[in-house]
Amino acid sequence: MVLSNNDACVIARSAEAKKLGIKMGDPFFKMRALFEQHKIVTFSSNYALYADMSTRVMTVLEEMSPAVEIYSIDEAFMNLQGVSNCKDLEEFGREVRAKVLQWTGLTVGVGIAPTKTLAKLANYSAKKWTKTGGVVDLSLAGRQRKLMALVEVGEVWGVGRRISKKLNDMGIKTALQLADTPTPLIRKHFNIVLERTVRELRGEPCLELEEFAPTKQQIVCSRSFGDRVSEYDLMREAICSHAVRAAEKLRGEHQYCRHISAFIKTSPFAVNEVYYGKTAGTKLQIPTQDTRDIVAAATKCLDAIWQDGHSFQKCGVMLGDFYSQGVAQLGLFDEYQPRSNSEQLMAVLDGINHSGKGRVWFAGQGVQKSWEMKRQMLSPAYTTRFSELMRVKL
DNA sequence: TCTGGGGTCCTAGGACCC
DNA sequence: TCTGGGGTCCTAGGACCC
Repeated sequence: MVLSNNDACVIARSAEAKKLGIKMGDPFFKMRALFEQHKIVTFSSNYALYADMSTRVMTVLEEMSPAVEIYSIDEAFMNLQGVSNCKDLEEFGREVRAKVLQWTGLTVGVGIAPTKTLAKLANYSAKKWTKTGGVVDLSLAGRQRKLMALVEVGEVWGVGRRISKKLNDMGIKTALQLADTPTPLIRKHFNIVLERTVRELRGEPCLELEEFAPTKQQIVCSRSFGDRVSEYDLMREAICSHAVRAAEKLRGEHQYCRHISAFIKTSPFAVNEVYYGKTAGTKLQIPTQDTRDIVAAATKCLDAIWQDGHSFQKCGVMLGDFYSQGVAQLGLFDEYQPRSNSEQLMAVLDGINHSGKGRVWFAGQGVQKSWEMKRQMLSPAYTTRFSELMRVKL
């Protein structure tokens, strides 16, 4: 099993763990006994490893199809237009699976269909029914309907807990029933998003393949603390560190931001204390990508919401209102002194930090970082750190 | 003792513009 | 006595995704 950050919740389970009734999102501490009893092996999240393996898998997919949309760290959509002229699609699916397995050692499921929503459904069934061999082709309408009749409506992509409940109350229990619901009725009780889902289930494409990731609208850096934080100085270090990371991400996107906010919160689960959670935001005169501006704004926001006497569980920094250049229309009477060499300084900073030879940081980030998250069962960075390469004995 | 992190889209309502 | 028509932008809240 794999745990979320801070070794807090279950986020990935093997088939054996699922059989024991362990659910996605279950808090780890509540189940220690069960874990020990069944000798379940657990790992802290290791995103450096997952991201690297993800890139390898995506590279294989990109080699096999002219257009690939990387949808998440472990999912992608491939455009198979034209492939069906050359070969059977199910056979193609098996080739994808075999090549990914051979080149990365990872097992993937393949779902094939005329729309993204149906392809997700095909993928779901490829995973659920092992006798499919991990590949399901839903090109034919007859097969689509046969499968949809077996699938609960809540399994459909875009149908979450709330909508699922509302649909059930209306008597719509299966994916097929949803597909057969007239769109005006859907529009009356829901919105355009669900209407698209319904149309997609009928085989009418409403969602395009997004080959190139659109530019971000928001950047969030936040973490729960390993131990609760009640001192201002520690909180300031954490806010400062998140601000620094957020600024790095912003420059990675080649963007400038005007809106910066910070939030702090106590645990929503603590029973014997009053919940305290607040956000403060600020808008700069000129868009920036300079860590110094972002740190200054974030700490100013923190000062506006800080309160002594709480045991804080989490904090974060958010960036928004992006521009592709660091310019904006000033007011006629605004006085503004631009920083000189800001871009160059940030480029040097990022250059050093990406070089692998060392890091420079801002004093405000602190040194001890006693507030950092827990990762007590971390797997080695097998593929991204020489000292942790896997050793094989011959 | 202990409950993740990072995103998107849509809608409604209010403020404001000409 | 009577008070239009057509827009934009912003924000908050609700839903969803992995």
